[in-house]
Amino acid sequence: MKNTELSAKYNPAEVEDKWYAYWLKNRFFHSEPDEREPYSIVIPPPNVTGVLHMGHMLNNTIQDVLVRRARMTGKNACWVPGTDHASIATEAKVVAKLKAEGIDKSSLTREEFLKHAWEWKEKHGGIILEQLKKLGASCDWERTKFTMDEPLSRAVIKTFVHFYKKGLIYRGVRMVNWDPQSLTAVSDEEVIRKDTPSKLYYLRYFISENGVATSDYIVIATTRPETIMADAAVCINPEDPRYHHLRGKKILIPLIGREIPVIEDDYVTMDFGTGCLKVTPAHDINDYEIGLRHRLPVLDIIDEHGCLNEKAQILVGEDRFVARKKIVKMLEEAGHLEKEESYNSQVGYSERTNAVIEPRLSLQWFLKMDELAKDALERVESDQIRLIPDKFKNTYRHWMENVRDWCISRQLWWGQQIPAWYLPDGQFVVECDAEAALAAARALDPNIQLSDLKQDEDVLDTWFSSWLWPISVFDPEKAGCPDREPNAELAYYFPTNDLITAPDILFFWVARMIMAANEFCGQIPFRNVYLTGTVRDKLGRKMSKSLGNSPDPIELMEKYGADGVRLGMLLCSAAGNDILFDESQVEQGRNFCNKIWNAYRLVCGWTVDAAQEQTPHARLAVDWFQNKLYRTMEVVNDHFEKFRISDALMTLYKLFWDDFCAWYLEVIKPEFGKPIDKTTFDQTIGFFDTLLRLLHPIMPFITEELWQNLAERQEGETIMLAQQPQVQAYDAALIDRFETGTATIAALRNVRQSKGLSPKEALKLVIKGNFPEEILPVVARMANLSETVLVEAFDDEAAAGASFMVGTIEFRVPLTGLVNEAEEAAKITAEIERLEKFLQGVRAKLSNEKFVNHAPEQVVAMERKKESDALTKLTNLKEQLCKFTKA
RNA sequence: GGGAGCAUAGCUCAGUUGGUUUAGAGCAUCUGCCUUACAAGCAGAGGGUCGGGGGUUCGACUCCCUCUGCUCCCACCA
Repeated sequence: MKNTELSAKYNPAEVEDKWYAYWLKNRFFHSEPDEREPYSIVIPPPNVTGVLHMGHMLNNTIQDVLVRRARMTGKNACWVPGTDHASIATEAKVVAKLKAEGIDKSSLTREEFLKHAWEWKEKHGGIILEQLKKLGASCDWERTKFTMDEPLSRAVIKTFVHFYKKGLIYRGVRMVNWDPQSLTAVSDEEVIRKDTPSKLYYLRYFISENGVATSDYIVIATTRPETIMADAAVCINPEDPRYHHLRGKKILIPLIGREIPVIEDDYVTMDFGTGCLKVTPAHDINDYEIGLRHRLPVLDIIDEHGCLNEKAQILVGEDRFVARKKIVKMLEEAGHLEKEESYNSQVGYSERTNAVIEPRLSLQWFLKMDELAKDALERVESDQIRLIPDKFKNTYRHWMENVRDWCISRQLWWGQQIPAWYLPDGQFVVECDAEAALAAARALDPNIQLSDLKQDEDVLDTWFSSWLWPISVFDPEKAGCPDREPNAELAYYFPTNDLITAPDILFFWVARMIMAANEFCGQIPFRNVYLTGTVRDKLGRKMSKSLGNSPDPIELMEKYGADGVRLGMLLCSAAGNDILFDESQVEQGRNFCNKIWNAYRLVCGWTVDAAQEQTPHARLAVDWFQNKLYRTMEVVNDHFEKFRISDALMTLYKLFWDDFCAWYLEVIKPEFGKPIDKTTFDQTIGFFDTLLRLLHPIMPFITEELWQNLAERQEGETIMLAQQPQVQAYDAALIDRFETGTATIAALRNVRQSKGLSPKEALKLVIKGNFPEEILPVVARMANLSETVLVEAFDDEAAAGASFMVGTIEFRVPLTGLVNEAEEAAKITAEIERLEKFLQGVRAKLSNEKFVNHAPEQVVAMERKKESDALTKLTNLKEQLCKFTKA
């Protein structure tokens, strides 16, 4: 063995970069289609300009564990990495950066702006991918994709054209969610509703008589007084007797005195507010719909920035929130404000900019969703795609059954520009490129020239490109072309196996990928969707920049090592459960690395004596551990199959720490300075090798480091490609017998501790009952026994000693003078009481005819065994008690 | 307002079609140990009656109802 001068602590910094570079150099992460079974994962592409946060850490650690494990089970594993262009977020960053340099976006042409954007992308893009390498992510970097790579962008355009020609994409004026900060429409899913304290203003609207205000008025409650200038009507419920006198009347809008009609619609709730609603079709989705029903004019008084425009007549140019304050004052002064009260309303905020969303009428592109959603629902309902945990099926179903058309146009420049070309007369054509558009346009007007055509200014929603991701990373030509044959890559890797993502993009992304795969491949895009929880701090708060409660993953890895951090992330992360992250978990991960490191230090420090015979206790330990290993591997496999990754991890943690280190190594460990026999040594190295392979998917760096040192390795060898050990038949009875031994040892240690006996003082052990004799050498060695005796009945000396039981086996440690009889008697009495109560319960069951008749045989037999065991124990205890009380 | 989910030891969680002698684990805690692999460690110990109530059953942490508390999702009541 090398490395005899190893430090007592594992130093991750020394090994991580070395092995990552080695893996890269040897292209171990790279995959090409071959005859093996494929295993593929596509990364949820992070924002190209993003930086790594704890959510990424969790998500990518899980992906790496799955990919590495697949690679070690003979599969051709491929993890495709990449980034997302994230149009709103990135454009906002570029705009802000330009602004800081004194450049206003509006002063730039589209081309100039995009040049800046690409420069920004080149500079900041991919930082996050470099950070993933620190984590050990075994992505096939040669396949790295970006959603705005030329072929992927082309796929997006083709997809648009495909759906347009199929009649699923349409253009229309609709009420959309307008983000006045990023100056674009956003989809319904990008609006976050938040409970926001606001005010309900009660305004007097005077009734008009030939355009002149009378002294009669009605009171209308509104949260948005700044929109009264856009009112088109006042609406009452037709069933509401309080307002019947208003039928057919006209009302005057306060301050501006415009006359509007009173209309009736049962949309109005009689018992909310005053039962009287002002209808503002341009600025509220419901009012818009009422307006449609009653053919009301639409008067839009708010511009794209959220400021009042000249149509408002008053407060022109004021921001909507400033205008609200000012108009309340004006209304009050003019005697129109009856009262105001506090009110909590659900206000929509932009997911990206957190600006208050303004419902706004505008011309946008939409994709019809009904049919797409129906098929996508079926794929999940029929379990072709499994959601893990499956509670998300309900959420998914609910969304798919209530889906609305998807607003896919965005008033931005960073993204795929909509392939619609307008003719001078306002007609338009939709084609993949300008040339095709010209040809199509000429069919409408033969005289048209290319220069007459003007392409739509808008780009497509980012999710309109991400939904193609699992297809287009392999075969961009296939996206948008349902009839085309898949290329070799897509045919091999698709459908992908597992998708690891967060539940908050289940609809944004997961559902839509299912739709796209359905449309273009007639298939599912992945079989399992593992939904991780949100990473929160110890107090359960979401990690966020503004709270400053998110640790920097890079610093964390520098402090504890990548393996330690990976372990810390996985320790408490059942699927779908939020994880309450605490640095102490990472500490635990680091400590485990250290434990493995030190186990290696112990083993590699041994000298081997080929002539030496294997001791009986070592042979027993080897037999036991071999069987234990197989049994544990079976459990671990089961956990992995069920995606119970933290359970798999904990099972391996205990296997290594408790079974291997605390028991196995302690049993076989030669005395200090003495050699070990070759048989035991070789078997131990074999176990270590197996354990490292089992642990490698979870902790890749330390396992590679130690595996490389465990034996002579050739350049190009790696634990990454070593195979996972295979489960073999094991002897459960042998494991039980050995563990009767370990329980006995633990009980003896307890005796020593409670009696204040040094471990150095050898003891005698007297055993009565069915003890597995073969295990005695292990017990004798580990508990420092001078003598072990199996008896039919205890003699007086033994009877007066310290006592304990393992199962129904009785033990005595003769300890003249050290046993406090009163204490011992009290202990025994307590145990007798407990057992008698227990026996009573068992007997109550057994004497219940219904139980005996209804319960399965095994259960009854179990109860009878409980009864007889309890009786045996009671007899023994009472006998023992007698001796104490006699003496 | 509608829907879903959760509530088990101080903390984070298991508990797989109701039945395995005293409901498990990790961490934390307490006690004793610097024993030449590891104090980022070793050995041992204590700790819950499974949110409250009711029901079904021979038998309930597990199934049903109800109450309480929390979380998430969806939603156009001004």
